[in-house]
Amino acid sequence: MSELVKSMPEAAGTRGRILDLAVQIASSEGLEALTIGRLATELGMSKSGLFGHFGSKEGLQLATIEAGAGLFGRTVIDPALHEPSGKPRLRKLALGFIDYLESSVFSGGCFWTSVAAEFDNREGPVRDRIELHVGTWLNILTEQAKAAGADDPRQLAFELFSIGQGTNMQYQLFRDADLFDRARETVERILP
Amino acid sequence: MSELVKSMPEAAGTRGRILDLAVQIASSEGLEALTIGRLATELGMSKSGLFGHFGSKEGLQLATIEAGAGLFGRTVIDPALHEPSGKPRLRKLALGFIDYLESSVFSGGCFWTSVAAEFDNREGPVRDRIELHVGTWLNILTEQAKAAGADDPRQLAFELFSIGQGTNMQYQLFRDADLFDRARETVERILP
DNA sequence: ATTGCGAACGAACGATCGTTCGGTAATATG
DNA sequence: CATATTACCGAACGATCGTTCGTTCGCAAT
Repeated sequence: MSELVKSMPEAAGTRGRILDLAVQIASSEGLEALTIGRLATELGMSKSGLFGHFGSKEGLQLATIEAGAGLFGRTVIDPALHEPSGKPRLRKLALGFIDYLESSVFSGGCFWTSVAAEFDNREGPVRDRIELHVGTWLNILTEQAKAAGADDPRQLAFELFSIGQGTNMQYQLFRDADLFDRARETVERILP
Repeated sequence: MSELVKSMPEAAGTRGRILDLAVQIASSEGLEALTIGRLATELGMSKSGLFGHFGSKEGLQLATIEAGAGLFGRTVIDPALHEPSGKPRLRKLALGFIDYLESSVFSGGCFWTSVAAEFDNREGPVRDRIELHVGTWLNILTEQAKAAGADDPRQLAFELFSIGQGTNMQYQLFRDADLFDRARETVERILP
């Protein structure tokens, strides 16, 4: 791992504690396995007390997505903003993503992979938020690929994005730590 | 799409009809959304009648995975076996996978992506079967990369696998058909 | 001191989950 | 013809789901 990443969870308060757990469950078992009763039990509180913080199951799912987006942003994107725009920042984004997978910020691997696979064929606000956040990640990659002078920025972003997805799926299934170095090798090779 | 792919579903019989639907639901909403009551309703039969074919929910999930594996094999792997081992077969495998995504053999995109994301952090026979089938796919890619004379066959397989995963996730979320050509472009570039 | 409010609780609801059971009709086997 | 097997059904089960309700507690403002 190229650098120690501080991944502070959610802010304080009961709601924050709920979402810290929710985000881990969602990443490893999905947003439907994220049950109100289960959350309440594991946190030692009542279903109705927990429910009140979100108003509905969908409200809980949306809040979990925003919490996941916050943690992803603080872990992967924010550190890259300290690098100058262009190739250094793009490199930091791509390698930071691999570090994010390797350091298991989410116990279930990439948060977005889990929730997107579950909701990409449904409709409604949950799917919309997922699309927006993943779209933002992809847009940042594309912008920085452009700033880095890539011939086809969108193509480069596509490939960097894909390396991340492939690494995540293979690691989650096979637990082969060599994958992270393979991923870094590919990233270094395709950077402009 | 480089070729018309015949993707004959399951064999005849009630069990086959069940699994044809099960496989589509699993690919687009996951193996837990694959409910016995829902399947029975959509197929116009009773829960208990349907249940009898599989003995348990886990039995249904395992049967669905085998049915998905069969369809994947017939769609992606079998056609490539007509190409000579080495680069031609590897190329056919990689491009065939992209065709498989583009032609929506599974309504929810790549069958393995969906079920792996859902179960890769659990334990038990369902997870084991998924790992085995995806591992087989990866091994075939690695063997053919070796036969094609790649410097690092495992690395090439890793990259081809990743392109497929990235294409699937981006297409499922953004429905941008350009992605398939981007994927083919990358495949042609990294083949040895 | 009183009021108001947010947080949390326990109990209950209707719905759905996976599963079991007993029965019926059709088919195959002897 | 008798028998066993298979395919399917309807009814019911306990558990869990998301959700609603009324209540209680503690704290802050008036």
